[in-house]
Amino acid sequence: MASPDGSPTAAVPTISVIAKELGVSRSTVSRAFTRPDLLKPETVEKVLAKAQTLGYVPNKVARALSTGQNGVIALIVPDIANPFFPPLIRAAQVDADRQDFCVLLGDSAENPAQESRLITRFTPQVDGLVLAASRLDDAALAEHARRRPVVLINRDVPGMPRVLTDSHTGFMQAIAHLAELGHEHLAYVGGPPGAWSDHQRRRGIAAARTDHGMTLTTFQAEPATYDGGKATVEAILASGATAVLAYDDVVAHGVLAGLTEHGVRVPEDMSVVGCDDVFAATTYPPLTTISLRCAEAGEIAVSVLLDLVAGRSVGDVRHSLDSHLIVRATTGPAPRA
Amino acid sequence: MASPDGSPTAAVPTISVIAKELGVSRSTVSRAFTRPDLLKPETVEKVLAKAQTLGYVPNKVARALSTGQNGVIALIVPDIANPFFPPLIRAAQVDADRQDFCVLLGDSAENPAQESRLITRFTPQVDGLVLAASRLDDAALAEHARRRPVVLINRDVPGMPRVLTDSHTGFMQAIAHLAELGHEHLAYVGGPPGAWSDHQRRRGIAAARTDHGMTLTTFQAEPATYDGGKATVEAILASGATAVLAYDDVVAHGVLAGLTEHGVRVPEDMSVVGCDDVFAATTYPPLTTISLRCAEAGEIAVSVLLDLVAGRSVGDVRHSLDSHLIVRATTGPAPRA
DNA sequence: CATTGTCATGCAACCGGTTGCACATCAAGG
DNA sequence: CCTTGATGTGCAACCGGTTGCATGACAATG
Repeated sequence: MASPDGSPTAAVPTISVIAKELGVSRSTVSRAFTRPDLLKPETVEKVLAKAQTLGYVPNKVARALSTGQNGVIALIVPDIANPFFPPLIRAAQVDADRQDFCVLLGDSAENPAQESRLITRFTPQVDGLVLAASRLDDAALAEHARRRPVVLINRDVPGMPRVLTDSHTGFMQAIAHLAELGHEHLAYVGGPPGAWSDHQRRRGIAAARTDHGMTLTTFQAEPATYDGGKATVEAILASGATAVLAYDDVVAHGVLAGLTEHGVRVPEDMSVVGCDDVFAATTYPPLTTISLRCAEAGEIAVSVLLDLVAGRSVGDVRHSLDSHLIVRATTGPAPRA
Repeated sequence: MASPDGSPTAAVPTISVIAKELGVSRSTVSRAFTRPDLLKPETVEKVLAKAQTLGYVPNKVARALSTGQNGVIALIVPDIANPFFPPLIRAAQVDADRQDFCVLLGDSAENPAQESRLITRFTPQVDGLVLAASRLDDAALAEHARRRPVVLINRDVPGMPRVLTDSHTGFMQAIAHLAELGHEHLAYVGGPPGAWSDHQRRRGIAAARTDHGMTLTTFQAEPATYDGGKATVEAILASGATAVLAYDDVVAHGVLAGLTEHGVRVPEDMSVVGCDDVFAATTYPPLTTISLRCAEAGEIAVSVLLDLVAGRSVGDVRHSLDSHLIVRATTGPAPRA
């Protein structure tokens, strides 16, 4: 019974309780969970049934102490509230859960020092870590990876397992799409300077637009948010661009807002393409954007990590997830100049 | 030394090693870290020095097993990707971290069975739990709370500590705002049937609109998502309402999309009000919405929980966080009929 | 019928700490 | 000089599991 102040008084059941109730030894109960093949099937069933009714669940901490396996992994992201990450986090959690692992979540606030601190704090109590869009330098990453298996998301460090959401195909398609609509002058509104994803986008766009003989002007959303995107609009209009490629959907929405404030209609006067596809299903107007399989990235990263933890994996892992353009309502024919 | 494949192999020193090297008992070493006041100062110094040279660090897992203090709390939400939760999750994580606690994250997929499973699984390895928008019934919640301190968010169970983002004030303001604009017939597009937040909104709206002598028709977004919201539009138009109050911002965006598809202009022909204020800073068009202090809810829940864990808290905790209307671009004067 | 092997289970040690209690030492008080 | 109390350490049990080894029961084999 709970005491009036809500502090718990009921004990969490342990193997000892089950063992006593059933008149078997603790080892038997333990084995019912870890090595059921060693027991008579009916014994296993008996134990599991009892565990069920008592609400017993093996204590990972205790297990960790004797086996050295914690059954916990850490996931560290730069900003939980950035809409790119929640689907990734969810997928990671669900996938880990499926393999009986728990997820410790950390938010580094885009801050390398904070990220390093979290990793150090988590390391002793986890079997491995997934670092999404890490802001640490290669050396620091390698150092942390010496203590526990580490899988990177959207960070390409040779020799470390990594999963990349590759925007290249998507941007190629986007630029082809815009070329077809008659656009000749593009603008790219870039994101965080150091980020792998921004590098990758710049390179991809630069390469693709030359294929179509288009002009490209590059801007920087500072910071890479709604407001940052909005602030670039004046410069974009001055550049004469008729189509904007944004670092991500958040920046794209900022650009949309800025354009509207300036009386520029989308898509009649200006086309806008986002990246990530994180808002499509939840906001209006439907944004033409590049879909980046971010949930899948989380899932794969966890799979790779758990393979590593179990000693199953081999070789240099570099998963590249391709992307594709999704045309919705924010792109249209280039305006007649 | 790390083995060639990068897996960590270095042996970690333990109290036993230090004890043997120093010719003292393990208890003495332990006490040098936990209760140095019980030891002769020079003994403490000797132990710490040895620990230093050996690179010893107390094993948290082992400590957790004997003390029952894990330094970990669990946070379970119905859907990590629902934009209401990420700010809450982040705030919770940051606040926990500040007090040296880690956060285990769980996603119940809006499923009571899954939620119960996660709680049971987490319970042995955490010091307490925060359950956001729990889908469990009161009895099940009470049962779980018997094992570990539990703090609820947006679930009002007397006797259990709870933090509520109260939409009442916000909806009062919204309805007053709409009344002032000349609206006489409202529509409410409701959310998940069992949810506390939906109940609360229905009651608040029903009360407020009678104060202004307005008509109210209620609809149900099934499911409570963008698509669900969009699907209600036809019925809303048939009802003759000139203003829509939505369960949350996601549903509101769905309604916006549906209205546009039907050629209904916002706000000229129809006003729309969201709830949660999770998109305002990241999407366009700026939605008139009700701001619920969701990040604060996460922060407060963690504070209360950690107070409880430390035995600091007393009494019946019921934190109600008020809300307010933020007028942006989706509400306007009622159209002349 | 004795022997051997297999199977299911129990015993007890162990993982790395914490902690109640007992014990030894020593100085102060009677 | 004996008692008392304080002080500093050690012993051993405990947290909740896991696991190598031993044991007992029983069936198959010679």
